[in-house]
Amino acid sequence: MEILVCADGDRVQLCELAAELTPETTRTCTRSELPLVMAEYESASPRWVWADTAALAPELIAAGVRVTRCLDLRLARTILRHAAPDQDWPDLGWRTEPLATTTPDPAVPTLWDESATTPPGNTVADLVAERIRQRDAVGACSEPARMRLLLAAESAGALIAAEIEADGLPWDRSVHEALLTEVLGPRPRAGVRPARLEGLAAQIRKHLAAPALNPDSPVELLRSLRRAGLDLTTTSKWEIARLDHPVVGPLLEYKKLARLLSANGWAWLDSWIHPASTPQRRDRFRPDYVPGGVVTGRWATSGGGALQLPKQIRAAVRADPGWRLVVADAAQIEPRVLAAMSGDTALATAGQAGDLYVGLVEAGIVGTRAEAKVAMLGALYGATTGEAGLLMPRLMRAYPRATGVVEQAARTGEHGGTVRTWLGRTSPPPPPSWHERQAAASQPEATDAVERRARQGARDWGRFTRNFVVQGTAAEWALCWMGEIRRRLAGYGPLSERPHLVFFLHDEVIVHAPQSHAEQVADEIRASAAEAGRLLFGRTPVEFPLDVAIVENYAEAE
DNA sequence: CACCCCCGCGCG
DNA sequence: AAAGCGCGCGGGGGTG
Repeated sequence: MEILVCADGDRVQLCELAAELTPETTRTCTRSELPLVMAEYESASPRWVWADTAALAPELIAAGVRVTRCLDLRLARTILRHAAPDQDWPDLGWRTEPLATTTPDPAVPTLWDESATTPPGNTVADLVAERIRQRDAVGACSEPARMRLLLAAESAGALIAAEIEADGLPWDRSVHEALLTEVLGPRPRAGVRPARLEGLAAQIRKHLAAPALNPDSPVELLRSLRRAGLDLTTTSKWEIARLDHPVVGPLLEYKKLARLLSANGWAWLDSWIHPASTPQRRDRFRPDYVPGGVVTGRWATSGGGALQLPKQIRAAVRADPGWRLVVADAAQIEPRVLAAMSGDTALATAGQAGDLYVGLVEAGIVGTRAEAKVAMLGALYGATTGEAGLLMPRLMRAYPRATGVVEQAARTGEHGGTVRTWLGRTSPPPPPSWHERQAAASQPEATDAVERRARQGARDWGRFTRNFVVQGTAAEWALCWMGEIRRRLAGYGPLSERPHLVFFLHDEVIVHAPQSHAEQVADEIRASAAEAGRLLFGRTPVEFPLDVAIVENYAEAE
């Protein structure tokens, strides 16, 4: 059963859809009544169909309602529009941009007020029409069943993102603050450098004989470094690390600490760490995930930087007392996904050693694990030079099917074509400027420089499409993995004692679980990985092993 | 002051 | 200048 939810201001309409998507009974309630009304229906596990999970789920979750499944028409539309660009997709006025980082002040009028108060595509009839349009678009896909799985997984992801934001990642503020004070010195007044940074800045100025230098300014820093006789073109740390000069040590240290201060310092703590709801719990970091925010299907974030949480501060991620963090990451997910989608049994076999890179060494393809990794990443990213470029031919000889898939994707992209992930997410076409550049190169009067730029542009786009098929399919696997984890954990009793997802990082999850359930949860996560493989690829020799750690704080999981 | 781009670096 | 993909974020520095 599907139930459409159409929210317009304070009025909500619920409409059951029959098998052929014909609207049947419609029920109206207020927004505040919605969670209770939905809870009534939820025992029958309907599929809730709505325009935008992110707009509706937070208030449902706050009211204690966690639905089993939904279809997010906005996310589905984005995928289907690219899959079926020739179909008619009338403008519904739906946001395609990520949510704003901060809640806008309603007193301040904005350009979007008009569209925000009267969304044009948000009547029951609009939603029903869109649901039918999407069903037809799915039917026209070359692999409708895969597309249906993708839309279900994407929608489950939207629910998970909303739940993670509501539940939050348990955070120990005092651990974080102690770490900041230890390496930076005591918290200074706003706008003042912490003592340790100021000390390093003084050393840098002395070594470079530049008394007024602001080391935060790359322009000033580069000028001072060059004036000191150092041959540099940028101030990046890998270039500085090569120099032989007394300034190197303090400068690299300064950069590291300045980064910590600006990205995850006291200001970040103040704006992103929310106080505990009860004394028995820790504080919470509430990441603002944006499902489908990356073209490949990966999640993005909007504020908070959850996808860049540095290893340096992971000790501050601490389970509540009596609870544990079950940290799981998928080992070499991209090559494994490539093995599965290409049907490369030789690569699948290499992955059965546990560590796929070790498997490559044991198969005699390369000499060391490090070489295996460089070669494989080179194949996935399109390396042409350096060590990866040299190792590539061996990989292509050993795994022609797997490498053939990414090579073919690259050729398609170089010619301006689009490629698809395993479940059917389509890459964006190159922009008009790309075509203009190609066209310019085919003119008879085209100069060498014009031709070179066109060739460069073609190769660049080829590397993008090459990586798209693998990164995108890995993202699909991860969505299915998480969806399955969520489904299994839903049976673990009342919300307050239930293990729940608290973090996601492309190929890694953290589940916050009562200590007594941690081992069992680890098993559920492993079983979910295997299930994700089956959901996507059916029977496949490819294994999807995980590294799982049950820890008190995230840093222990390394 | 708001806005935008670049740089550099964090993550996978 | 990270050889080779995808991102977000903060600070500097320029522009209107």
